[in-house]
Amino acid sequence: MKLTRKQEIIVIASKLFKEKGFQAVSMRDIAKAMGIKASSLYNHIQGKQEILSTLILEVAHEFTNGMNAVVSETLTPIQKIEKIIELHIDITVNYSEGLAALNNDWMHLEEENRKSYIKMRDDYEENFRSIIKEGIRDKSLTNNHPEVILFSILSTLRTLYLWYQKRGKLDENVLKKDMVAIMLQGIANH
Amino acid sequence: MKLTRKQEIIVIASKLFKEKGFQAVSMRDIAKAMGIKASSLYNHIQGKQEILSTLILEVAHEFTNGMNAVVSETLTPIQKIEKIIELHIDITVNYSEGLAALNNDWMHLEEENRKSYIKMRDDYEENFRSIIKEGIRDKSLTNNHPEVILFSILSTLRTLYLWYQKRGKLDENVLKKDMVAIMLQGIANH
DNA sequence: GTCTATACGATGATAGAC
DNA sequence: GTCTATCATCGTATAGAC
Repeated sequence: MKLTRKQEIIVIASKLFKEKGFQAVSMRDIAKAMGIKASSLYNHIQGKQEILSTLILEVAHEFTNGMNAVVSETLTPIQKIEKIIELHIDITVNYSEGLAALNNDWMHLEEENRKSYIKMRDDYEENFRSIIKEGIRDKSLTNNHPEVILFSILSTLRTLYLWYQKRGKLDENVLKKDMVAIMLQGIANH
Repeated sequence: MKLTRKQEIIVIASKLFKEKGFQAVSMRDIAKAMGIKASSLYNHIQGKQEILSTLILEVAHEFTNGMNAVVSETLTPIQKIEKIIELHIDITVNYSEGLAALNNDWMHLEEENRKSYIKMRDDYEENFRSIIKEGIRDKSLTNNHPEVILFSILSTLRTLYLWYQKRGKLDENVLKKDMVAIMLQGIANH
């Protein structure tokens, strides 16, 4: 699994982006972290934008593909939601830095890439919304406002990356089990 | 309620920060949005840092004061959690832009202010954590990992500002009711 | 693949006129 | 309170030597 020089740059840059944000990291910062000069970076990448778009679009495609897989399966709404929670946890574990860029720096993508990111995000949310509405209709989900349900789950899943590293000792499977339980059953004892 | 020139600057800057992030907004951008030149800003504020720290520390103090009030009351853990949810919704409604800066740009605070922000955030989380542990002990809360409970609730509450504006038609009280219900009882029908 | 040198626009901030 | 003029620095990026 040897990384190309280009991949190395993207890995290192993504860690800096996660810490300080895309705009606060200069090409000189990235170069310094790699032990080379800024001008040398341009032998491997076209520019700073390419790093950002590569990072974000890779993760966005993971979400899109994962959601498409969930939608095409024959499952109850609750089973679909469990699959989506798993999808987010998997992506958090495997693409933590890309996820940070996607969440915080998507607005710094250039026109074309920003448009396709927004399209993917909107489609993703629309699929999720449909699953929730289906669950409310067949009474497997509570009759709360669908948008509030969607937002509550999605906001937790989307910011998991902020928190997963810190308490990294926690086993991935314990996390899955607890998160599914909390979102579906809540935190109050009945 | 006439704003001082300084307050005007902070209000306008905070909107730009929310859209693009602190680092992506220049003093010239802020000045242009106010219809003056960048140099004129310095008659009212010391610099860009002052805008950021004013914004963030104001909101941080709101959280600290609100949490202190909750902790000092004699309430069950569940009642305390309900109060905290209300606190976040109130702050979201009244300090949407400051909240965005606090969430996304706290790392761009200078040394001293960053330290006091982090201290306030850590204290806040520690208070919340204690309430959750108390609830697990007295069996009013489910026996899930306290950190997972803390994170799940907090991540939803912290990113509410992203979502509240978009679907702004939603009444504040409906939102409170639904969010309390979803977090406490979950989204699955029992 | 990396370097040095350099272009050149944008940035935060200040001095001093009005 | 706002302006013009200016500064030093840093930003992304390119050209060409090694």
